[in-house]
Amino acid sequence: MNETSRRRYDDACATAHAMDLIGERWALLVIRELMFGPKRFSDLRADLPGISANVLTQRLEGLEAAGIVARRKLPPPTPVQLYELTEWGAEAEPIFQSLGRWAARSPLHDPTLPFSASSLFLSFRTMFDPARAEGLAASIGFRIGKERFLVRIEDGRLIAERRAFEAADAVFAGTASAIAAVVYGGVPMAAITEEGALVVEGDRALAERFIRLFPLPDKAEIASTRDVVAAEA
Amino acid sequence: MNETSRRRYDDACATAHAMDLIGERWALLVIRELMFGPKRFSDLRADLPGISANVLTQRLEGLEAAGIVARRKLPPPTPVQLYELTEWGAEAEPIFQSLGRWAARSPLHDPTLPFSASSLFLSFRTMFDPARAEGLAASIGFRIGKERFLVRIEDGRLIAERRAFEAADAVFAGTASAIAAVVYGGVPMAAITEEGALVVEGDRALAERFIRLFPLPDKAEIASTRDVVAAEA
DNA sequence: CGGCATCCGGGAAGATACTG
DNA sequence: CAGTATCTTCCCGGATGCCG
Repeated sequence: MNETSRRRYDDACATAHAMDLIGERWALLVIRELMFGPKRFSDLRADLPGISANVLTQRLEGLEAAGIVARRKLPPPTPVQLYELTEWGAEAEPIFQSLGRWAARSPLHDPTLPFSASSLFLSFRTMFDPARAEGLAASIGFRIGKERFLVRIEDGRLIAERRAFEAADAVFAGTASAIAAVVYGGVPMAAITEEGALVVEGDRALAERFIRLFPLPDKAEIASTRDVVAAEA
Repeated sequence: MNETSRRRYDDACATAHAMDLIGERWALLVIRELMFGPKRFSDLRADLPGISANVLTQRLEGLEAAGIVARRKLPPPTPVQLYELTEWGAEAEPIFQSLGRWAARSPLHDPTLPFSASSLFLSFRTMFDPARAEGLAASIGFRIGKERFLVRIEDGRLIAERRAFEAADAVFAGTASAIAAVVYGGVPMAAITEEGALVVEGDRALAERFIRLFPLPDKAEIASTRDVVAAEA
């Protein structure tokens, strides 16, 4: 597994080089999971269902060698190993915006699959429509498992951070999938809260407005469904 | 081979879905080569050095099944098979912009590798700096192998198309790599033209100005030390 | 428990040869 | 020209186990 034997595009195009850097399987999703701050190995494993420890180790090594991820060890009281994005690694966010905006139009996209917290808040940044937030100033808290996120909306801008919060105008508590279901799936909030999969605290009218701030683009048309079926054979 | 057996991320995140669609090896570069219009199978092979015929076949099938690429057969006089992007496929261009802008900062990026014509003109769209084109109106022709491209600059905008042209204020003739060397490599135009790898016709002063319209971002630092506060739970 | 090495099976990618 | 067919190589995914 030496460096020279690795499969690469011999192409000066920066896009091809980007695929050399982050085109391997899971690499981009590892970066996604680090977009809101450092995590440890086991957090990454838990947030990326399906990745094997083996592959995660390889991806972290590769991303570190490329200068995208850095590893940091906390001082001896709790010698925890953390992985975090470098400054340049964090600048990859526009890649998620463009990929997400484009793929949201895919006819094959299945939004009922599991959703990670990082995906959810990245998608908020991507799909936020300032026009729908006209005149709105609010802070919305989120409790997703053990993680806490705070979304602030001010001056037609949205700031989403992973951080603890004391007070918020409204709070959502539940899985990322449940929140995605009401924001993107068109599922009425009452239907989810009655199931107990989602709890909404505080200003419920604000929560209702919040979940409508993220319109999805229309699906792309499929020229012919025959081609899709035929290619699966 | 049914659809369920294919390696996919079971993730509702649109970015993960994007990687399901275009994350396989070569897929994004196939799309890149189609960004300026239809091509045939052998054109794609020639413009993607290193891809094998069977992989190209698989990628085209997959991209067609996903609704990104369409195949079209010209009428019987010359029954040529063409591949082209669908409308939605063409909307992938912002992905190239964000990937290219980001990867151009990579310390590992090697711009001396071969460059395809499509890469070059996509990079022009990506790196064009309107401020440097202040008050400039010009059309620049390109002869790269058998291909012809025309770049027009008007009102601080750049339009790059693959098309024949009759008259242009200046014309570059040579390989895409030679043009990239003067635009991005900082190689003096005279050095390349003397080698015969590049011929510049028409308004030479305009050509000299043109090649300075595409500034590259600074390289990212190999940051060994970063001050980051400890992560919360 | 966290992180990493090792082994194995399956499948995707790469190279070459061949065909309508 | 536009792909198949075949074979090899190597990556991915899962399991196990080592070591601090």
